[in-house]
Amino acid sequence: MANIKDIAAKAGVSIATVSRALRQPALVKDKTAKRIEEAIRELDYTPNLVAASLRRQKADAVIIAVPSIHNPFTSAFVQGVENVARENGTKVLLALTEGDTQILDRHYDMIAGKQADGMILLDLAVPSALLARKEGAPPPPVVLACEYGEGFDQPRVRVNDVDAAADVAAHIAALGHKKVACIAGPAAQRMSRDRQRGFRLGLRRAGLELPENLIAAGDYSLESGAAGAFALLDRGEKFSALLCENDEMALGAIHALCARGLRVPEDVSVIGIDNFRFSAFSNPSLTTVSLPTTQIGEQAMRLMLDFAIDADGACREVILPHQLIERDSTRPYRG
Amino acid sequence: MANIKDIAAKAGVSIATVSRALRQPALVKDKTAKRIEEAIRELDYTPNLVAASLRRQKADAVIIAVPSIHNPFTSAFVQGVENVARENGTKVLLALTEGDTQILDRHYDMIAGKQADGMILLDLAVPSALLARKEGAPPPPVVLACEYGEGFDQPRVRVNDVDAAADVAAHIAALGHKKVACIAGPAAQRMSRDRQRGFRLGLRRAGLELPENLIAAGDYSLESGAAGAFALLDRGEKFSALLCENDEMALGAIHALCARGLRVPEDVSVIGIDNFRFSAFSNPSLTTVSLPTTQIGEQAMRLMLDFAIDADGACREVILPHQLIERDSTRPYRG
DNA sequence: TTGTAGGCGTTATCAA
DNA sequence: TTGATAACGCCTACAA
Repeated sequence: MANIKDIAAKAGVSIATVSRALRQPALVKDKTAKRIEEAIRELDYTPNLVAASLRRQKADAVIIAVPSIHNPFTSAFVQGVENVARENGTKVLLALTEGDTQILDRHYDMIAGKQADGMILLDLAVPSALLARKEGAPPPPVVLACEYGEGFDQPRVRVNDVDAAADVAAHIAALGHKKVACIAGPAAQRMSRDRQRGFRLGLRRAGLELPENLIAAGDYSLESGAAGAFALLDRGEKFSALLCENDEMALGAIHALCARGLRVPEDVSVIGIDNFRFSAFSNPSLTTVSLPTTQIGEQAMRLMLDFAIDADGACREVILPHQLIERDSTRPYRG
Repeated sequence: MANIKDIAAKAGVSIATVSRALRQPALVKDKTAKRIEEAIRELDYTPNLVAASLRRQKADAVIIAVPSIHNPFTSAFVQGVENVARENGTKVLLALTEGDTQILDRHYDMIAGKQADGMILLDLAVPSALLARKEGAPPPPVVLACEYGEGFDQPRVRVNDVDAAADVAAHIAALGHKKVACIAGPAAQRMSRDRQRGFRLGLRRAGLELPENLIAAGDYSLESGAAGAFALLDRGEKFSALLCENDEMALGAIHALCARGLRVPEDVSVIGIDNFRFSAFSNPSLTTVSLPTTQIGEQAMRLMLDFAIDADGACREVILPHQLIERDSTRPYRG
C-alpha cells in the first residue's frame, strides 16, 4: 500500500505538503495540488485513517449500545443516529449487548482505547465505569436515550413515557371501556415503570382502576405479549380493553386473542405504544401512540456532537413529542 | 490519559515489559507482572487500541454493509455476524448504505484506511473498487451474503433461492390451488430472479402456470406487499393463492386482502419466504419457508475469518438449508 | 527474563 | 507557499 511518503516522492514535494493538500487544500498552490492529485491517483493511495486517528487523538466514530437489534424500535433509532452521523463524517459502531454489562464494558473501553469518541446508550445497563465515576470528574462522552437509571448527569433524549401511556389510557376510557387489562414490561426498567404509572394515571382521571389481577407480565417481545394474553384468559379474567406497553406485545396479544376465538376489536380493544413499522399493517391495524423513534436517534447523535464540543455547556435533556394514532384495533365499548 | 510509558515508570520496568505483560503474559515473571498490574490499576490505564492497530496493521473490526436495517431479516443476519465476531474479539461496524454506491464506497475505503479488516456484504450494490479489480490482483477481504452479482470470486454464503421458492410453489400446488398469483421483488436483484424462477419451476412441475397478469411488482416492503395485493384486486384478477417473495410483503398482502373483505386462508391462501420473527404471530400466522438467517450471518463471519488467514485456500461458497413451515395462512383449495 | 530502539503513517509546529 | 521534524502510543526484533 502506498503511503504519504510515496506520494510526496512521486509528486516531488514534502509529506507535509501532501497532508495539507488533503486536509487544507486552500493552503496549497493549485499547480502543486494538481501534481499531488495525480500521484494519488496513479499510486492508488488511500490515507491510513488509523495513523491519522492516532495523531489527531480522534476516531470519528461513536458506539451505539443496544440490548438487541431484533426490534423495529431499535432499527429506527439506529437509522436516526446514522442519518446525523453520516452528515458529520462520523462512523457508527453497533454494539449488541444483550443486556450483558461485560459486553457493554468491553465496548466502553473502546472510548478509552481511542477507537471511538463516545457512546450512545439505548440500553438498560450502564457501563460500570460510568457508575464508578468520581464526583467532580469530567462527564464522559455518553448520551442516554430513553432508557436510563436516575442520578446521571449525562445528556439524554427521551419521550415522556408517563404522558404517552396516560394518553393511551385516556383514549380507552373515552371509548367507554370499564374493565381494562394490561400487559406490562419488566418492572426493573424505568421505562416500564413510567408507562405503568401513565396507564394508572390516565385511568384514574376517568375514575377507573387497574387491579393487579388484570396485569400480565411481559418483556416487550411478541412472545411475551401472546403469553400475557393467554395468561389473562386462562385465569378467566374479563376485560374489554387491553393496554400493552409496546406494539410488539400488542401484536402478540392480538394473535393470542384471535387464537382463542375472540375478535379484535369487537370483543376486545387492543392498544400499544411505539407505532412501529408493522403496526399499520397488522390485522386489525393497531391503534397506538406514535413515538418519534428515528428523531430520537437523530437527536441523540446531535447531543453527542454538541457534547464533544462543549461537555459543560451541552444541553442535558431533550424530550420529544408523541401522538396518538387511531386505527382499527380499538372501538367504543358496547355492553 | 496514562500510557504505557507511565505504567513502565511506575512499575520500574521498561515499556517492552509492560507490553509483553499485556499481550504475552507467559514471557513475564510473575512478580513483575504483579507490579505492572498494580500500576495499571492505580493509574487507570487502558491501552490505546489505535496505536496498537497502527503498529500491528490490523483493526480487529469488520464492516457489515446492509441496504437498510428496517428489516427483521437484516437484524437476524447482523446478530449472526455479531455472535461469531464477538467470540473472536472482532468489532462490527454497521454500514447502512440505502443502496447508495457512494456510501458503500466510503465504507469500503475504511479497509484501505486500515480501520477495518474486511467487509461483509448483504447489499445489492457492490463497491466500485471490487468491480474495478484487475485480473490477477489478490482478492480483497470481502464476503458476499445472499445478494450478489455474478462473476466475483469472493467467498459467499447463501441459500438456494430457486429451491426455496420451488418448495413454496409445490406446497400450494399440492393443496390443489390452480389460479395462483404472486407478488414479486425487484427484477434487478438476483435473489428476486431466483425466487421467480423457483415459483415457476415449482408450479410447472405441477402443470400450473404463472401468467404475467397475475404478477404484481413489489420491493420486499410491507407497503409494497399491500399495494401489490390491492393492484391485483383492482385489476379484477381472480386467484385462490398468493405467493410472496418474502414474508414482509406477505404480511402486507394479508392486510390488504382483509381490508377488502377477503378472508385468509378461506378465500385466499398466502405464503411467504423468510420465516422472520413476525410470521408466527401474524393473523393468521404465516405459512412460509424458513431461512437460517442468523446462521447465514454466522457463516459469513466465519468465512471472513478464514479468508483473512488464507485468501486462496478459503472456501468459496456455502449453501445453507431451508425448510417449509406450515401455519394458518394456507389451506387446501375448496371450489 | 528484561531492555533498547526503530518504525507503523499521519498531523502540526515552526522556520524558511 | 513549502519543508523539516517531532510527536501520537504501541509492538517486536534484537541484544543483553
